[in-house]
Amino acid sequence: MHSREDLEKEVMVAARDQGIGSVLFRNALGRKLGVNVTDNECLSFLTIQGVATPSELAHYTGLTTGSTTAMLDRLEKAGFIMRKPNPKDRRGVLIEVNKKWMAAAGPLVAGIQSAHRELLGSYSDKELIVIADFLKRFTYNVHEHTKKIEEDTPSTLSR
Amino acid sequence: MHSREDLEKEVMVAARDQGIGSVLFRNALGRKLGVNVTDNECLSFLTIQGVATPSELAHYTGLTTGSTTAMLDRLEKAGFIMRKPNPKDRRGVLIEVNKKWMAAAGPLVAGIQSAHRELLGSYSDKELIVIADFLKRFTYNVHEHTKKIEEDTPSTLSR
DNA sequence: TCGTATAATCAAGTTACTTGAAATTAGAGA
DNA sequence: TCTCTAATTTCAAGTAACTTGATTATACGA
Repeated sequence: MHSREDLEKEVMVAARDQGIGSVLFRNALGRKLGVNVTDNECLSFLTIQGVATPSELAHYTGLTTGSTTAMLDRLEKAGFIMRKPNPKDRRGVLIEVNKKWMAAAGPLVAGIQSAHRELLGSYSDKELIVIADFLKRFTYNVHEHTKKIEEDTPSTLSR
Repeated sequence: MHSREDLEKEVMVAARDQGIGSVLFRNALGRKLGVNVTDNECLSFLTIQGVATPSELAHYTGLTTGSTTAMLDRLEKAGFIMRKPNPKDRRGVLIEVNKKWMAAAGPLVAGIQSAHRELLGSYSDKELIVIADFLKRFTYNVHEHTKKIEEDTPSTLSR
């Protein structure tokens, strides 16, 4: 019923839809919790990573370091994050998410997390290995080509 | 070597890393092409979807419809998108990406696309079916819980 | 220890965003 | 058909967030 070509396309489309869905989910979460898109992306990154430096957050959010300072001021004032001294570099700080954010976001992500766990439970070990392998290699491609874009000389696109 | 628990966790981590990687890739692309984060997310969505209404773009980007109008004005002025009348609804318009954007972004995404195609080529039909199935069911979860968050009564989180 | 690079912050100016209202059309019900 | 309400987009005024360039402090290589 499915040609090889269709099958490959199906995976590509499914991967893209997944990306779109994730953005929509995070936006819904941010709206619900009353944080703007940028702050929400930052908090979502921190929730996954645990801690990060302002530089890393600037890179992830696509902001300049100046805007990142302002964003962290906002989030700190709101009680969602904490600045801690970086023991490895006295110039910098480490950012941590506070319990206030976890307590607010936790209940909203609990449902999807358990749904994902249930989904994973429906696969055999062998299948999970294939899935993990695919995701890792896919992500590797993304990283490699991100580096390539960042390294290449600036584009000449005129606006 | 791997417990079942480890295996499931590995997939979850891989899925999250993939999401983070995608954001970083899109940001790199936007920086390179000189468009801000919001405009870039919008263009990336349009590139995938082909066409969309301003309302859909507002929802995807997390903007109000007012900001979306301003964003579309920017992108139209820059020559990246086009407003077309919506034949199905004379109140609204349809947004399309112009060749100018495709020509600018195309070369930067060509590499990753062929890398992804090569990656898919390394899997058997059976494996691709598992991967596609996983991605679809994962995305289904995301959609369902996005709806749930949007439907629930507003949060009482005070800032 | 000198010079350069990196991390974060700050202040001034600019850009993008929100809010609330207006214009236009859709769609449902009398 | 004719209202009435809802939906889609736009607009103008005010606010919030972002960029740029400079500053402070520390790291790190020569």
